[in-house]
Amino acid sequence: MTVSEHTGPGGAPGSARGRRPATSREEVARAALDLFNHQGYDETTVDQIAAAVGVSRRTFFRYYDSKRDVVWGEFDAELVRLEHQLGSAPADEPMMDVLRRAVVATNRFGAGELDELRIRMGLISSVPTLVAHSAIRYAEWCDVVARFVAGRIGGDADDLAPQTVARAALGAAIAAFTCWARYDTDDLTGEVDRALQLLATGFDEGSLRG
Amino acid sequence: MTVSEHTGPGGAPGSARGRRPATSREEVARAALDLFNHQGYDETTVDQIAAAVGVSRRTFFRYYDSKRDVVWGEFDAELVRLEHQLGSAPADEPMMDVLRRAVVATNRFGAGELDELRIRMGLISSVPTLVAHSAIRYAEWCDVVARFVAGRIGGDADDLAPQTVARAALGAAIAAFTCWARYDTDDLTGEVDRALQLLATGFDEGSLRG
DNA sequence: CAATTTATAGCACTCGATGCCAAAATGGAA
DNA sequence: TTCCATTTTGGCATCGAGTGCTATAAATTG
Repeated sequence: MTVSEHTGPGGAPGSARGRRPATSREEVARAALDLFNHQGYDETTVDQIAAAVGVSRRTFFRYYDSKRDVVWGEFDAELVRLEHQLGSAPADEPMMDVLRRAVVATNRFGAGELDELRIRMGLISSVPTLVAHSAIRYAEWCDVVARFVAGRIGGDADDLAPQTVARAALGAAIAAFTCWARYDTDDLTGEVDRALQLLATGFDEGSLRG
Repeated sequence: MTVSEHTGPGGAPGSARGRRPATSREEVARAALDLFNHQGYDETTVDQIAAAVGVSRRTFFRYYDSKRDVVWGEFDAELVRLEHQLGSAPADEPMMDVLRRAVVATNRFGAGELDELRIRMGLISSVPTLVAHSAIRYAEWCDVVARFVAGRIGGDADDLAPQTVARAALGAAIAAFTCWARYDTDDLTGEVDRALQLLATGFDEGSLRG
């Protein structure tokens, strides 16, 4: 009675040829986040993560390009969702409304995911190494928004106006996430919505005080 | 006829005791930027920079904490200027006007500095390692703005509103800088002013197209 | 059992960064 | 001049992240 079928830690029962993966991205992420959370990010070495999962150091780097990337999970997938949300909006809906709805929609998480998300965001917004690396990932997010804005107002995505809107929107979203991760408010989408609402008002002091 | 007086590459003729510094932050920065510009940032090792200035690798790290920091020059001084600009504005001037004026004012550079500044900004906005590190330095900038906003509208600098305004303003400023560094417009302050003007209008589509 | 495919382990190496200590260079005092 | 305090430098040893290369283990197919 052979196990077979390659349903190793990876899961996907697809092509079942060759040696089975010894672990999976998810398992590595769990072990790593656990270590980060208990003994700190900088104090955790890649060797420790690898050992915790039971693979070699070299194998860790086949699952994630860098130690930093572990914290970001499946961020790429979220970018795709954002791009789709922005692209499928009615053309007559105001640009900033579309943007706000899309950002809010892509940041709806189930109650089960929130705890881990808070750990991730806490790390991203507090550990210097990760704060730094966040700029790389957020730049991809910015590109998506800038292309959308350029499509709306005309011109190139690299022009001043689309870049300004995209980077400002990013700033608002990060502010919302950071505040949410730090305080105990459970309402992440609410924070995101508020931040982008403020942005769309041009930060008039009446709205800000309200 | 001894030289004495310690007017080594450092300049400051202050306390003239102990061994003279072999170089200065400015000299190191010049040599490093030159290498970065000609053979690329990642392709330049710290050993090469040190050798170009004629000091040991270990000494380089006494002038700059990291290879990345070289590109940022005297950024700390600019933060002080920004804080002062924001603090010394009349209390009845609208918040976003103060912010825009202050950011524009702290980014006025003489014609002689623009070439080097463009190299610096080009590197910061294009080399992944430096894009990443920029988040660290920009976070300090954000703190200054957030404290100013909190002072205006009340509440804590870590609250959602001040954080949102600060990070959005940062985004606008970065957009202006990046566009300026990439194109050949000589009008840096103009770009910054435009970006922050857009921000204050809430990105209404009329202004964006204009 | 052999061939093929896939994943892993391990080694060597580069590079940034840090801690530690000895040595060089300078001014001032005995 | 000689010795001392001070400051900076140089070199070494070390750590940790990340990469390229190669051999090997495990699995399916024929």
